[in-house]
Amino acid sequence: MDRNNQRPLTLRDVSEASGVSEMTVSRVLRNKGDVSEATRKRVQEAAKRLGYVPNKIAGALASQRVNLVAVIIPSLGNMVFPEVLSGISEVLEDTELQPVIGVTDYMPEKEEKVLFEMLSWRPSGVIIAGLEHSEASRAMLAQAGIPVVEIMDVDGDPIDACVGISHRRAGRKMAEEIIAAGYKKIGFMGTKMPLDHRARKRFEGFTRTLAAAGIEIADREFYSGGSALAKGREMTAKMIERTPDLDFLYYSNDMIGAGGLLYLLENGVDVPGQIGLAGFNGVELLDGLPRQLATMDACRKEIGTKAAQIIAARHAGNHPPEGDLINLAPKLTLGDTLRR
Amino acid sequence: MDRNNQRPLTLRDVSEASGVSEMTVSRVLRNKGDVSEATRKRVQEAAKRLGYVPNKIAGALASQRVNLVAVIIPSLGNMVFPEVLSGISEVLEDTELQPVIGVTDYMPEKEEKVLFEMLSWRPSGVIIAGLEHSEASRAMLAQAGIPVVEIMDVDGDPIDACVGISHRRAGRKMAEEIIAAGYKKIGFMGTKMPLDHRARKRFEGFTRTLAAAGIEIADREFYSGGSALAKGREMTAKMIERTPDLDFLYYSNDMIGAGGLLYLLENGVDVPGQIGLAGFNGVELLDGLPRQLATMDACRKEIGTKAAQIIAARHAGNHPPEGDLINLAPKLTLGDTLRR
DNA sequence: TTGAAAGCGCTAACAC
DNA sequence: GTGTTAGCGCTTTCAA
Repeated sequence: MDRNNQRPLTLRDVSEASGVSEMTVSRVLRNKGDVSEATRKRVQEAAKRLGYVPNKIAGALASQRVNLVAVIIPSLGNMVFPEVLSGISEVLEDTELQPVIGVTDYMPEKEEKVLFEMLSWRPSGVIIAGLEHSEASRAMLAQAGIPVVEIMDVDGDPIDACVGISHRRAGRKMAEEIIAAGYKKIGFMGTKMPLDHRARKRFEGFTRTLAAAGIEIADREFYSGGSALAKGREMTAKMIERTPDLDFLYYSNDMIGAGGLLYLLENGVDVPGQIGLAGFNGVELLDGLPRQLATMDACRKEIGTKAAQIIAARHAGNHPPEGDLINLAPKLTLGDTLRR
Repeated sequence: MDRNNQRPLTLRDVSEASGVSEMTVSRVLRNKGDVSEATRKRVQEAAKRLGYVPNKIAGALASQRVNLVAVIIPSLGNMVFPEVLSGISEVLEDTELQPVIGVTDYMPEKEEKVLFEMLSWRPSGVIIAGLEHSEASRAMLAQAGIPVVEIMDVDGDPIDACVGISHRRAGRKMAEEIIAAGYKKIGFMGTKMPLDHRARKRFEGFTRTLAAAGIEIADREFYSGGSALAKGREMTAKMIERTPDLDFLYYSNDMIGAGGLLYLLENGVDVPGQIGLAGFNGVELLDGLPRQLATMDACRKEIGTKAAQIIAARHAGNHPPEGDLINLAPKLTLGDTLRR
């Protein structure tokens, strides 16, 4: 603690300080193999006194084992992903594995780059959002020789394992609910979708189901960037002015839905009598709104835990029939914004 | 791309496939040193065809350089930290450095553990939230021999560099504003604070300034966990029932402030005439609220960029007089909830 | 229970 | 411009 050393300490330093061979020091520090209580004490003391921090780089190279799990997600600002991450962390905390986060900003090229970087650290597994990846990314994942779990979505072709919900089905379910409630003039608001495959799939499931019932989306509006709450407000204002006879608004996420809800309530619109509303995600935030927005839970935490469990199981040698696919059922919450 | 290889490819494989020495292959792949255009082409082709992903573990061990920056923050669910991270990422993207995120959940023991783990990968620098760390953590940071930037807060004793705002001053400034506006019966709501030093410091700065003006906090309430928006609602309801003559509510973060605002507006309270409100953080979310909540910007993004710049500069060999301390000035936004 | 030797996959440093 | 040699700091393996 008092050495002004530039060079980080090595096993050798601890070995010399304790008068025990490097090998034995290594064994003590890893709790591996039998070491007498006496030497163990001496080594631990020396290590602590010197402030030795093992070099995982060297350890990983020598042992050919890296206890990292690459977790690749589109964004941290979305609230959805931190929840997935917390599910992952919770599970991995009980193992020797550690998550490492990479962010793609919804850009395939960046995903490819991040993936390459992470794979070059030879992680023990990969958890990656979505089923849509560049050819190169898919190839890397397939070649890596490690468990790969694609999460959030199940509508597509997994490389290996997969945990998520069907967003098409989610869109369909919500449409069915809306139709059953008797709404007819429906508007849609969401993100510009080329970026967001899951939002697109929900939209597809939604519109197709309406179409099958002879209903066509009466108006639509897309945004990108900015405060989602404010965008929800703006888009809603614009849309009900443009299409005043709408009786339902479906938002592709709860945040813009909340913005719309606040706007409508302020303007004295009867929700859900005059206009019904629904969002998507089931974010915690909704609990504090004046009305409970109808929404559909995306099973974020569960996706995280299940994905991590798959990685952990494979890592421990359990090879549950490779290619596990877990299709979770999103839970619908009617709240107070969808009349029954 | 078609080999069903268990063993990951090595430089040697690329070397053999291209008929070029490992050393030259390495040079090509790193763009280091002079290589003829012809061999460069051959090597790149071979590498791509095989799907070679370099092994950074080995590279780092050999070169003694790891281009990772450990970023240690309390939480990802807070919105504040993702913004700091995006500032960091933006700056590091133009360098060879890469951020790696560690989360402490506001727990000193976990911070210590995460720090130890990260340091064992021998990163090129550390960015860590807060100035309060365990003895062991401080020792590790001091010993590591790499640039360390403590962020968010400047009220304390930095180990090395430091970028943040003074939370005491932030609390003081808000108190001054409130006093100047003529409010007298002031309530405070916030997180349970043993965990959150910055919230505590704001509270201290706030109460001391009030005290100096002969005002004492009339009521207070603390929460932990749950939806902050909902908590803001609940606490506000409880507090104004308990202490009906309050004329100002200071919230330790914008989210609970937003909950309080929504509650008061719903209940027909005149804001800011009857009761004034203020939060802290300047989160984007506020833009979508019915009223603009008075708040103070925590300079989150700027903290991220400045911290990353310090690391990047040091990494590049520029040693700006060690121990740089950047004290940013939080910007006050009066909004519509603090009468003038 | 402990130690010595070999080598993980790469790169620095030096030949050629 | 290209190749050779010797490690980086550990762990694996085998011997004592």
